[in-house]
Amino acid sequence: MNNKTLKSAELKQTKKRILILSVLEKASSALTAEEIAEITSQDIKMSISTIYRALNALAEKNVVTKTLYQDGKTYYEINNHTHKHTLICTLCNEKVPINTCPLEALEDHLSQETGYTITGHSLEFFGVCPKCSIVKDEK
Amino acid sequence: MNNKTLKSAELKQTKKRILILSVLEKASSALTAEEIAEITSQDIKMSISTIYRALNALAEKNVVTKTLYQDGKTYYEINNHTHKHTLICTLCNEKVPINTCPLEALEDHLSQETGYTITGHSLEFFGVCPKCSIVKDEK
DNA sequence: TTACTTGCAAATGGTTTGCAAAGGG
DNA sequence: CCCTTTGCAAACCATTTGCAAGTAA
Repeated sequence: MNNKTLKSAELKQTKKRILILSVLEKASSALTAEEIAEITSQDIKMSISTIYRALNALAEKNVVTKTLYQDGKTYYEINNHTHKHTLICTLCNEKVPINTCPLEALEDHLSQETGYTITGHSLEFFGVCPKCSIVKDEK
Repeated sequence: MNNKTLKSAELKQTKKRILILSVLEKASSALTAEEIAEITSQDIKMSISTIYRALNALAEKNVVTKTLYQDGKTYYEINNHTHKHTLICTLCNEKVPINTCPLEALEDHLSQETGYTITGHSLEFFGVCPKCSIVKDEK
């Protein structure tokens, strides 16, 4: 599938790009370039700038999405063209995917009110996961 | 008012901090440290690191909020303890404040489903403002 | 063959920090 | 007077870029 993806994105198929894509496909949440580097290092040695360049190329072709989180890092994930957001534990950094997005109705409303053509949004939730919540109480 | 704010935040009142606060109070949307530097430079010369330190101190005391936007810059605004989000034109960078936030219901739901204590969220909308939309069509 | 891809090291840009001097309570 | 705040320059950290060498089509 990755070779098709790369071909249709008009990008050359290289071992490294194929591997990066397969890592993103297996991931259950968005990953940083650094995390991808760590995972891929078991299979192929590649420079971090190669990873950034591959991810940027893929993001430009809309194969992956690119989002800057509040931790200052950019996260990448396969663009399945469905709306997804994430809930992040501010203590242990665990990430839970969220499948509903209640913002389309608001976007319509906003569009009418401001005259803007709304092209997208970014949304992140923060909280404390049950495990960290227990650890915290014990202190 | 700013002297009271600083006093209750247990921060020393200095000309620079008072000026930064007054700029934030007059602002109609969130500002970056750089923007604050530009505005304040007409009144007082101060180093950019002073601005960052003042903003961080104020953010720690919850006098201002601190949010990293998708443009990679951190924006600061007076924390009025009401929920606010922003709609940003991806072409001219104009920012429109949004007063409704439909996420509380979703947060309750999420909390039940995941066991997380939800402490907050960050949300940004992107679009093209009416003016830029016209310019774009003319091309 | 020819343009695209990669590695490396250096550059970038926003933000933070160490240290010594200045200033508020 | 003591502790906080400030200026300056250097450090930081994630990400990008220039250039020369390697590789897919």
